[in-house]
Amino acid sequence: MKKPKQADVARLAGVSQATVSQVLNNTSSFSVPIETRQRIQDAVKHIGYVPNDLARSLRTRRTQTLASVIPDISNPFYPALERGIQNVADAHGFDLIVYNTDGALEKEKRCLQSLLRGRVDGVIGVFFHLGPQDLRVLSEHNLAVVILYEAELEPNSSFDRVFVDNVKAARAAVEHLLERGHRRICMLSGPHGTLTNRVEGYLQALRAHSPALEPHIVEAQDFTEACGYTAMQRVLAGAERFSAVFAANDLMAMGALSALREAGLKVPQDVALMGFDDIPASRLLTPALSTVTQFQEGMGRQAAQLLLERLGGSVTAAGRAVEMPFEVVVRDST
Amino acid sequence: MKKPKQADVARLAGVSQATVSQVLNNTSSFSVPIETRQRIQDAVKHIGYVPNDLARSLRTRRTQTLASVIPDISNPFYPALERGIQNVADAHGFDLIVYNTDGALEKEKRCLQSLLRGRVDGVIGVFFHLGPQDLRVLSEHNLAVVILYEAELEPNSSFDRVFVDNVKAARAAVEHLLERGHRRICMLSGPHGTLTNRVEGYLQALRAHSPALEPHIVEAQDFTEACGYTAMQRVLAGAERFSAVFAANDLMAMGALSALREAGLKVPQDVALMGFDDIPASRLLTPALSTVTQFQEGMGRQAAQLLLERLGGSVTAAGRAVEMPFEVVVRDST
DNA sequence: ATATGTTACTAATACGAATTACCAATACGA
DNA sequence: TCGTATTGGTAATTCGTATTAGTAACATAT
Repeated sequence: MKKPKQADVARLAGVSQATVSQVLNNTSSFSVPIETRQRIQDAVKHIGYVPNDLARSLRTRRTQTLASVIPDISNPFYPALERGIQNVADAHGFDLIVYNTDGALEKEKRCLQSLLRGRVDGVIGVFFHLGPQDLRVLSEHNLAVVILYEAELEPNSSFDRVFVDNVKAARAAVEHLLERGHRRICMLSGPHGTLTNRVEGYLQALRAHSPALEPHIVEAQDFTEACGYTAMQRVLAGAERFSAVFAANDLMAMGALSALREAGLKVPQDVALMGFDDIPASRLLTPALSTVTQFQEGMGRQAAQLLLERLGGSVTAAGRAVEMPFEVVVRDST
Repeated sequence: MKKPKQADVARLAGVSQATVSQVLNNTSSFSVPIETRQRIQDAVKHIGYVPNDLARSLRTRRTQTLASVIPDISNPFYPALERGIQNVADAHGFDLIVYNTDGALEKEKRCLQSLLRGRVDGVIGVFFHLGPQDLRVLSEHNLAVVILYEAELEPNSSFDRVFVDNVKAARAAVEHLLERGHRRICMLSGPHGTLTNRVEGYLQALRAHSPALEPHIVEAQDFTEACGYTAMQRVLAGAERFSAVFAANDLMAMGALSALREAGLKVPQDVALMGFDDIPASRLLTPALSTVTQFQEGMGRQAAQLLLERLGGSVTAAGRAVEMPFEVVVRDST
């Protein structure tokens, strides 16, 4: 009942284990006559031999496995990203291990430990707490690393980086609102200090349009629908007037939509609403939510591609940075 | 620059590699004085030793890795399921490899091959094409298997099964519509022959309520929003009247919603609409979609739990079957 | 007849850790 | 002083594959 190994195939085919390995991997430095090959193939079929990847990897130092580290696969932003990675990995015969960190420092650290244990050749990661310095240990263990990270890395950094310019993207979103004629645009930002680039984009757009425009920012506790709802209520309760709302992400925008509706305001007639991320639910909403897409699937593909290029050895230069496109998706809420 | 191994630790600590292994795994059959342990620990820290899981797994025949096989992580039904699996796996120190099959036979087969190569201890799978017979090879290779599969298995089957009774669930959904007073209930089913249990539940509910009720089923081409939209349009173009629609899944329901709205019909005032699956977007919709939840995360947890119990050796009996609960979620569309 | 290839392999080892069987040194009891 | 535990280890093997170095058997050229 034991799993057959190459040695078993060898015995049956009347050759040595070495020869079996050579033939199966098509890697023989010498010639093997077709009939011997056939005998080996037959033996493989006959006893149902399947190679053991662990042994193979131990020997070759290649696992044909990637890891992707994300905060939470059930956050609707990530499935498409993940799928993009999968697609490319799969096409190259790589397996994919997925880690969810919940954006918690502890879990990110544990994850880092796991990555060092030799099970994967490379990592694609979205880290909230760990920075490039913390991740350097990965490169030191010969792992290829691609991070989805907006800030610039040291020039000699060994990992690749994929990013979307959130300042530009947020700015474009707000400019869209300005084009629509809105002047009093309120922003629902995330918890203090997070995603400040989107806030910055918002500010830039306002300033660029006219110095007279007053920013109006309300911080939500978290990037959730519930917090978007509460934040919006706070705005509604306040004295400041507004004709448009720019939420730091789609979920918050959805919460805001509920709050606006409850307050008797119609979107987009009374208030325009803009989200960010283009999660799948956005286009299904009523009104369908205008937002900014980051082409998550493409981002995943690109990241995986960079990783595989590096693993393939075709690239040895220091870290590359690839800026990915975004696009303002105009739907019915603006 | 080479990764340190136990032998390196051993040299530094002045002991043998065997002793290092014993100490690090706390598995020594003999006593090791505290100071020797300390020396070893210090050496580990000093040279930054990290164990190599491949070597360890090769020797122990345990990979501490699970696989989950799903059609598509970017289908909103699956992320929560996946997360449930992850949570349990993670809590037990298991990694998770994810395979996406797109419900395609070819990919399911390739996936099966991968699973046999010794990289994982167990599998949780949702297969569209492969049946229990095809999967038996997994058990034969000593893999623990849990499938999310509704039909009964052979009594001596070696894998566990987790399922929701779709007949009952669909029936409950339709009964909800009946309770609301609807009598002319149209069902949007999937492509021919799929998810027939939901259709069956629909039929049962109607029959149980009154033999006079005529079923009204329209087949969509696929379980997508677009197909739901087209199917709904076909219903609207037809002569038959209806006051409620039961879609085979949420995405189709969303497509139907668009079609209804375009036809000038209000949901729920003119037509009640019911989905199935409770994907995240459902509650964000306007009107929020009534649907049936299968508690996907709980399902994932349960599946993982069964798998781990089996791997832990605490369970050796033949395949267990666990029926999971569902719940009709009444929101604003009915 | 000898040197030189060529063909078709095999033996041996490494990858890194776990595990089993064995052993030296000291202590202890009688 | 001998026999026997006890303490604290080590040497050697194994997991299944890839890989390198070597070689036997035969052919061909000179």
